[in-house]
Amino acid sequence: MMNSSRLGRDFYIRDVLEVAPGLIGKSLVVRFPGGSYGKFSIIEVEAYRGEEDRACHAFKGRTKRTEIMYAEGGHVYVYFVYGMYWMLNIVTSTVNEPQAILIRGVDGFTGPGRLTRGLGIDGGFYGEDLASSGRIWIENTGENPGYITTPRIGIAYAGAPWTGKPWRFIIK
DNA sequence: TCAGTGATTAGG
DNA sequence: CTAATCACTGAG
Repeated sequence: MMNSSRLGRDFYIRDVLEVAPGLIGKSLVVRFPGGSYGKFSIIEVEAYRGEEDRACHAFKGRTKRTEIMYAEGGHVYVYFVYGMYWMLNIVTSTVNEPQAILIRGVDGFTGPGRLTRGLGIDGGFYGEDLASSGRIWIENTGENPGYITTPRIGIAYAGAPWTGKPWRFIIK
């Protein structure tokens, strides 16, 4: 069976607008400090697409923080915001194509800040490779739930047309 | 509706 | 060095 198999590099090196909806219903697996593992179904994500996307952190080019977005798809981009929240993102596409997917919700934890707090994800996960890491990866579930789209949250500053792009994907 | 809280970034 | 900004949350 293909159930419970880790997603490999090929899944992540596609365009972010293909990968993001594909993550809905997949399982995020993380290793807790005690050594046990948790598995959480992904229910909400948002796509951030390249330097032209005014809402994407890479829109100004490379910085120390966004460097990982220029790496090969499958790497983890984690950043700290509002003085108290870690945001978990998955890098997609090929080298030098800065795209990422914000994981906004998993089963049991709604909201990007609450899920990282609940799963114990912080800056130490920056740069982890989902294709080979021993403490975080994503598994195929064999299920393919439907999804709906809406504009992205918290990016009003980006302006048109970016604010209105339907790049938020939520499980139906 | 709005304050909290601190890393990141551009600019002097 | 300064100061603005910020892919959020919880209280009221």
